[in-house]
Amino acid sequence: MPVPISALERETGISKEVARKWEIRYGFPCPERDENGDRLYSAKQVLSLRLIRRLLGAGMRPGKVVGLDLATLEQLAQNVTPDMVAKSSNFSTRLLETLARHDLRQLEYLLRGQLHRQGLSLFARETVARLNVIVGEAWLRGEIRVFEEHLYSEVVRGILQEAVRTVTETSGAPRVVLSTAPGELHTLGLLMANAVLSLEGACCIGLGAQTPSIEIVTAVKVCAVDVVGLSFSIAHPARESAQYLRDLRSRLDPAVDIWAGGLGVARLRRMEGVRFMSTLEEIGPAVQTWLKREIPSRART
Amino acid sequence: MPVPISALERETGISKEVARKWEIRYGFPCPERDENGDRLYSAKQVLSLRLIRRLLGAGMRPGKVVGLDLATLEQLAQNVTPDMVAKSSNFSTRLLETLARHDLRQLEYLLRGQLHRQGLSLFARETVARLNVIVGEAWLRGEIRVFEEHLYSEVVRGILQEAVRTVTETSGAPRVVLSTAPGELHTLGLLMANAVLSLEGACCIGLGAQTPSIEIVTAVKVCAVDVVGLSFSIAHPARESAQYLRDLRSRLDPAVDIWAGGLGVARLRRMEGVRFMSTLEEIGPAVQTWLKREIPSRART
DNA sequence: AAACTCATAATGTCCATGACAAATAGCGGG
DNA sequence: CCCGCTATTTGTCATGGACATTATGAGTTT
Repeated sequence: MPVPISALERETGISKEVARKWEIRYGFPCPERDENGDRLYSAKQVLSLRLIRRLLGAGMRPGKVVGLDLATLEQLAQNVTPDMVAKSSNFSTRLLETLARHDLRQLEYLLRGQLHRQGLSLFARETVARLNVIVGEAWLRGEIRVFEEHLYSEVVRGILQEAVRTVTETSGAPRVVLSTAPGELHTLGLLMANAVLSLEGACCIGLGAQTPSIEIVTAVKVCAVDVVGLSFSIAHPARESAQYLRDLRSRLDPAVDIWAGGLGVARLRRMEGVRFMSTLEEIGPAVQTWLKREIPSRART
Repeated sequence: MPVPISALERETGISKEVARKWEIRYGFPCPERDENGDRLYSAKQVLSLRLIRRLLGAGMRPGKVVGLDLATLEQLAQNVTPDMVAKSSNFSTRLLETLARHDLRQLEYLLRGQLHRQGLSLFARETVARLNVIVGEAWLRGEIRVFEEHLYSEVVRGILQEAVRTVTETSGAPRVVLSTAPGELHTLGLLMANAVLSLEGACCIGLGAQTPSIEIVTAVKVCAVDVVGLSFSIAHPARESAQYLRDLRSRLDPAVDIWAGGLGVARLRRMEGVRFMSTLEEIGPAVQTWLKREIPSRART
């Protein structure tokens, strides 16, 4: 049950160094030691640290939350939970139940049905966006297992990817590259953005996760890209996100837009030359604006 | 151009601690320092370290290779390169060229054509397997950019995923869960295995990357799984792979098979109760064997 | 010659402590 | 209420050392 510090780092995303510093500064987490004096963190501590990381992501400071007991942390976590979860619909309840039963076929059937009822764009913007949050929350609260979350992700990924392929436009405008920052592994957001963008007529070039900023710059140059689309999950450290965006903005041709989306952008401060989108709904207008602005100037040339 | 130690860790997969120890023990990498005394690694050092990591993966010892100059390292790397690359075909050359031109449409066209010429199984086993190695090698040698590798991966992923969906069997046998160990992000191998397995009549349950062993165990119990399929890329540390497999084997019902594949398994020692497959070709026979062994005993009950 | 055993060396991970730059908060003046 | 400044908070890096684990290779047995 107890895990060494290396596992803690993997499971919570908190580096060994930080974990040790917190122990010194705030007296938490104060793990048991094995016979060699190595730290052994309890499952409870791991859970707390996950919540803490989440709260830090929401803008709280370590000094204020590191060391609070689990109940208090959960209390606080309530407040930073997007209210999407609150209006948990009939559909999402059914989906969670299906997930808990591991009925893959049914899961796929439910999602696919919803996709066809709503159409791809609404499905991605509404249903999947909400479900992601709900499933993530359920995991954070220990209501579903890690592998169940994986299962959900894979099924949704499959459905979205299939749908996206059928609407892909190779000659559309604007040309958008999509990726995530190093360390950010969550690619569902990219796929959702890809879906919405493609339906708006854009031409999407997916680079998958974790593209270093310098590589984005090269890709932009070489592929004649108009817009760089980045997705930041709530799990990604705000500092790194900001750093990455700053870095990218400074290296990139100012004529190229940067659009940053995902739940992680809510806590970023506004930044010159970067358009934050806290919702996929904003993609449509953004594309329209871009077209209005760019098409005339291109026709001229 | 020079990068701090945290970036080195990200780019090479060598931990900060190890990098510092090597510096003390072998005098390499001996980076510049910035005005605060923090290490700054040159691009050349990063390149060397990537090669070194590769050689270590192939079984060499740090004491022998850490500190050799770049040319020598590349020399050595030649020898550990799978000979798949040697017989680089006309097709792969054309594909690399297309990739270098960033002609996505052409890239997809080429691959798709090959898929239909060969059929999914052969395409996954032969073409994609070879291309992965070739592209990886090209990156290691600095011939293609990171983002180009990403591009390649995404296109192949899309094509494979689409193809896999059309042949998915929800009531097949054996029931196989597919995933990778924590730290292993390469999921193309899973998709390839999924393709071949599905065509052999198996029922595949993909869990995506990085499922902790304990979660696999739960998934196996809950989903009535017969076989656990894991993929290990060449980049994954052999020690961790072995650790993970041992751990998994000890926790899992002995009746459940473990099949480990990917380029990373070549250097693992054989292990009781784990079947290593260095090639996707071995999947077919494995499934056949499994069916012969299990079906009679099931009919009896 | 192959297989095995065991001491020795090689190697990665962890620990403790301290330094310091960057980010943030809180304060006071415009 | 906004802006700029200082004090504090916080993460990252450095050093040096301990230790468990794993591989190596010599010596022994089959």
